[in-house]
Amino acid sequence: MEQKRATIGDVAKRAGVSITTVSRVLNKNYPVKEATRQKVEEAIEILDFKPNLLARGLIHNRTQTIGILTPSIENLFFSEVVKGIDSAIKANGYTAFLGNTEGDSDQEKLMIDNMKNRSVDGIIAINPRTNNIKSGYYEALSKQIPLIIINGYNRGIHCNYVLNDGEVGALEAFRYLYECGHREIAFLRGQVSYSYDVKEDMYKQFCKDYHLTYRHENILVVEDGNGLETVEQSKALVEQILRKQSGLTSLFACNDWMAVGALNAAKSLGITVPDDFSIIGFDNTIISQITEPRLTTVDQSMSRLGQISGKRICELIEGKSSENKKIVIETKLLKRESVGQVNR
Amino acid sequence: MEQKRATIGDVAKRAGVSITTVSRVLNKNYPVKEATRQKVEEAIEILDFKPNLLARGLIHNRTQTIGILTPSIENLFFSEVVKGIDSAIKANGYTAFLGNTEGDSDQEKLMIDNMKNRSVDGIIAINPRTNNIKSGYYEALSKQIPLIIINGYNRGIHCNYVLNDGEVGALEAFRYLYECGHREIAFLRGQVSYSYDVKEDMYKQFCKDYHLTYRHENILVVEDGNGLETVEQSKALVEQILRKQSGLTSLFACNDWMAVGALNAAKSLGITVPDDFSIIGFDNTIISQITEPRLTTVDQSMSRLGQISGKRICELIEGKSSENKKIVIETKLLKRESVGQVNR
DNA sequence: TTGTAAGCGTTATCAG
DNA sequence: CTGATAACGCTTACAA
Repeated sequence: MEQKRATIGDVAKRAGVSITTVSRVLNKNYPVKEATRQKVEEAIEILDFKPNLLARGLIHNRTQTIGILTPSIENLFFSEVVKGIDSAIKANGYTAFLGNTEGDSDQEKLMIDNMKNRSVDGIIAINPRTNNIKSGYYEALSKQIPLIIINGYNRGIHCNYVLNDGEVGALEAFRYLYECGHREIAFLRGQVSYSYDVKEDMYKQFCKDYHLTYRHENILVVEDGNGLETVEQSKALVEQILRKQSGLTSLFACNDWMAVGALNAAKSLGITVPDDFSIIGFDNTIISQITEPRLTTVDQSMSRLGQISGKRICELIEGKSSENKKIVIETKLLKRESVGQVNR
Repeated sequence: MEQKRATIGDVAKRAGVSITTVSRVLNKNYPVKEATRQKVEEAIEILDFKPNLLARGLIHNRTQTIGILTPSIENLFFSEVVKGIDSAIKANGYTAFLGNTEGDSDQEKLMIDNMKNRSVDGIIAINPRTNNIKSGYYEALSKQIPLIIINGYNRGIHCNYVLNDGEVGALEAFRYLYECGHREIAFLRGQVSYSYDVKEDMYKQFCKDYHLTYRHENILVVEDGNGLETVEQSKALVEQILRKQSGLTSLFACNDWMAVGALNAAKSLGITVPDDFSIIGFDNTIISQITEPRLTTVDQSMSRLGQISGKRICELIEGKSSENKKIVIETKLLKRESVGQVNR
């Protein structure tokens, strides 16, 4: 195998010039006589020469490479974000290294080390573990290498953040339920993530502001919020509460998977959505559009989230921007069919 | 920013030994006196030294890196495969480069060039364009670098293939419909992909073997089989045919998205699935489990597909295997609720 | 306009 | 057991 690639030296020999000259026609950074350029380009063509990016990277300490960390790529939410990042950085000539962390904070650090050792030019961490943010790990990291945190945030920790306005999005959702007459709203979340915390805070706030009694038993927590099991787990939890809590008229889910689980729970109990029970999701992943009834949900425009992050990391790398920024992207409530008026 | 990383030279200086010695304790490939090892390790610790993988790669021409090409990462099918690959190669110490090709055959080549320039040790192409296979492009590539093609195949083209037994899977599905009494079966596919072709061939074969009249108008082709629009397009096509073709009792879809589109079409026309119309999908992506009714579909165990490919590419790289192989993974028909008996 | 030589951070070869 | 030194493929002063 491996009939080895031509090097710049081979080209130089073939064209009868020095290595330097070849480098110059390659990079177009110094004048070269038209005739020699022709010769060199010919040789490049014939030998099918392509510069070795490793060697270049070694010199410049720039690899045109960006590391992306995700808790689980097989989750629609994350993969759409990754897609957005990829398209944005590709436009700037970068290629992505991918790392699945399984939502484990140690793996997260390990993968980051790995990326640093590979001399990536920047790192984007999607939904990183909050403890790594709080501990200052990311803040320290961001002093070594351009870094962006997507959907994670901690006040007082200085980093570059790009996130959805989960607070506003959630609040809008709660208000909408309220307007539809709902007064008993369950809250369904995953165990650990900044984004869940934010929404739960808003939920409490909302209860207070709207003079609703906050009931601890209305907070439902699924173990894993991103894996494929989320739907099943959510279904089980919601079935359970629907059986005993007869006063409940609606539910807010922190993501669409959970909402689907809730939907299925209602179905299996013969409860009609939205007539007897209302459900609101979050994320506007494609599944929210294909359920029956289609889910009312909050659009996060994941791919835009990714694109903005991708663009921003390139700016950071190229030094076009230096201070830390917190970019908040607006969400939008999409009213579809899973929420209805309370009938009294 | 960029307070620069310690190099092996810094470690050597600090430990008072030569660079060579440091390299030796790093790689444990030559004996080093216990005392010196201690000194060196101490220095490594203090300086937080991590070897530069670029430099290593330059020497060994091995980067512990694998390039993955996918038509679109935000598609559940592909992202599950990627996940499988990632977990398998990670176990062998490799990291993944990711490239989205948008299903475009030129982009595919471009991305592959990019990966080669980055000295990846191997390449895995998921659902690559058939024309690139047929043209011999991939066969030539596989002589230069370890390569695996997932879900693509061309008889006479020598490459390493890993694929699902779409033929058997599809046949099993057709037979099942037949057993349930269906005699008028529509076939829904995407425009261009090896996997669609295989299934359509089986469909024709099936019609012949079971003495069903093959009707050209029963072949439905959506433009894009993998994008987010697939569901909508499928819905439109199926609505159309259901309106005019009253004899139709069932439909086979080449993937679950298309099946969902079909499901929605039936719903919008007030046709009950499976009582009045049966639908069968393919892939067993998570959505097939959350539709109502749940989709009868063919399980491809995507993540296993990825894992096997990941393992195999590592073998190829490490020279444990050399000849080309075609690994075929069995599929399994999952009977759920979207297919029913024909009522006469 | 072109070439020589040093250097990026490692590992491998060859002496000691 | 240890240390110079060349080499990997490329870029970039510095010279010519």
